[in-house]
Amino acid sequence: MEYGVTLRKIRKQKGITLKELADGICSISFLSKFERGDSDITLGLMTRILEKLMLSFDEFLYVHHDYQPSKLEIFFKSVNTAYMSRDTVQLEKLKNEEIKKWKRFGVETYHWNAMMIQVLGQILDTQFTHEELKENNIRLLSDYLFRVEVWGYYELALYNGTLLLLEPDMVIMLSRTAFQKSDRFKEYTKVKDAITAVLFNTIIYLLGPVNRFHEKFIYQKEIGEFISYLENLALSEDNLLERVHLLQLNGVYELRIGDKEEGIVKVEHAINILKELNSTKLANNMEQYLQQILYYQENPQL
Amino acid sequence: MEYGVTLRKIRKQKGITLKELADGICSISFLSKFERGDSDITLGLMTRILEKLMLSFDEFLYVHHDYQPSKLEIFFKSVNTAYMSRDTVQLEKLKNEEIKKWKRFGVETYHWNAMMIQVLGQILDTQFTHEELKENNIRLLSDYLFRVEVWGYYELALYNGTLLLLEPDMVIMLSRTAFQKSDRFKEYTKVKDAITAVLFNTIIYLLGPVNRFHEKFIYQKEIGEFISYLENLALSEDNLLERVHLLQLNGVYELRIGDKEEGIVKVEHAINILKELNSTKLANNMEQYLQQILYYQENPQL
DNA sequence: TTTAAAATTGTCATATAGTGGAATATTGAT
DNA sequence: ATCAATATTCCACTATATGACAATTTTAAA
Repeated sequence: MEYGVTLRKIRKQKGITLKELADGICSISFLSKFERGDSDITLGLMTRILEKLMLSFDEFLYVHHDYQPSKLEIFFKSVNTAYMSRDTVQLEKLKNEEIKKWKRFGVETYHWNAMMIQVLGQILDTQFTHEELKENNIRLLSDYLFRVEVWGYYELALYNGTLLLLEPDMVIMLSRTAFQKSDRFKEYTKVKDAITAVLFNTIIYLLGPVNRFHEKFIYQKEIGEFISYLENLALSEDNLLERVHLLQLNGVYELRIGDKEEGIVKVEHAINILKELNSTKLANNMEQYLQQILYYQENPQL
Repeated sequence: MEYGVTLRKIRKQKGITLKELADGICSISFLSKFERGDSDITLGLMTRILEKLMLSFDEFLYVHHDYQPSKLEIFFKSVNTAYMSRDTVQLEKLKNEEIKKWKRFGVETYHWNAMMIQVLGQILDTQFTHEELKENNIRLLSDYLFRVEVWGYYELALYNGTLLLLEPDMVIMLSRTAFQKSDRFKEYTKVKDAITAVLFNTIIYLLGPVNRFHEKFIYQKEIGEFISYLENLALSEDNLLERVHLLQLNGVYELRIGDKEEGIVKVEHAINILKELNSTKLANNMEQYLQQILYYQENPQL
């Protein structure tokens, strides 16, 4: 379906005539032609038209695609859904699609996409096939991330998906890079949320798996660094969820360095707030995580 | 500055060649021409190019405009800022800009914008000038809102800005309309947030000004209705801020219908959660609102 | 229903988006 | 520095986006 047809729908809704909308931008006859689907339109003109309608491009495209999210969002969402539901078959399918595009066009973007899926697949199943993707995958991918000068939503989502498979030192460097190189997007909600997610994941990763909580802890300084990044970022008072998570992480951090009582108090505080707000699932997840930590700390031999 | 130049920057960053990016979409030579700013590009081609780069239109434009939000966002933001800081001079200026565009193009959109600013200005200062805007402003504006079949971000923001000046019955009908007619945007964060804001404002409006809390309360049923909308909407567990606000509003509602103890408990609970999460300003505002209610309930003669 | 004004579409001219391939510039290995 | 390979630009050409204005349809008032 043509963009113009969507535009006409919206224009009619707003009770604006062709003449009024075209005035100062393009000719009436052309706008009519475009709206009937008989012509494409230049990006420059379209920008001015949407501006006049007080409409953002993304909102327009959302309507145009019959109220479906963009392909970009669908991609990350479907990968995430497949991973969360441990559906390796679906992951395989998604991976193959990306590999096909990679081979077809040679664009590395598709390569990274495939790698990300591969990495997720391997977490679920060590047998996850990877004929096309060699050993040095992760290396290539992190090279790319170091190389890019500005991280947008894509780079952050990509990194977030693969972070778990990297060495701690690499994660520390890349997460720093992520924070610095996405700096300019601080006002752009979607990207800001992605940065926040990266920082949270980094901290959880550096705390280590719960069954190693009795081992010596060496990332004290780095965790402090990333927590301070988070505090700067999510500083707006409205981000209550982020604040609850920070409270929890501060607690887990204290548990990790052996400050048991303090740690339990903080984590339970976070859990209680969630419960009070009826966010039961989140509360239960947090509760379970705490229980695991306590269990392993009492049975360090496991 | 040209769109193409921005595109080239991004492409280079990602280490993709002209050939790779153009392949399957357009010719290499044309892409080169576009990237040098020697040609505009068709919307259809641009869509496919951005898709290949895993980039949304809005993110691309955000980068293109040197990491500034779109004009649409700037408009609502600057109006809101001027209103919040009670800067009637700035409001006047913004209004005149919109009126100028309205007269220039005849597009009603600019008319509604001007009306919205007029309404806000009148709240701050009853002398706020309005040569151009007649008495029946509000009537025209609400006619428009009733007429439009699908409410997007623009309609919601517009309504939110003017709701306070409408009659209660009108607000009830329009807020219902808003909720129903923006239904299809439920997955689109920005619009969803706007719907949420409308519902909250509606409830607060229907509760009435605090110095009338002793009068008979007649919107019991409607408030219940809007709260249930909110609960359906913000049902995702992550929306902690919305959940805190709901808790507060439930409390205020009970205060309003005379259930004093219950009401105070709930509102204070909401306040406490905010305090525990260091959202001091939000907590203080809520506290102040509660104190006002209690004050007027004890001195109904004022 | 008639009629005049307003809104939209059709026709044709032209500017410019977009192509293919040759010419040039860049890159990277020896 | 030289050379081959690759990436980009230039140029002549074609397709199509866009404009001017006439023809038609729609709207709304009498």
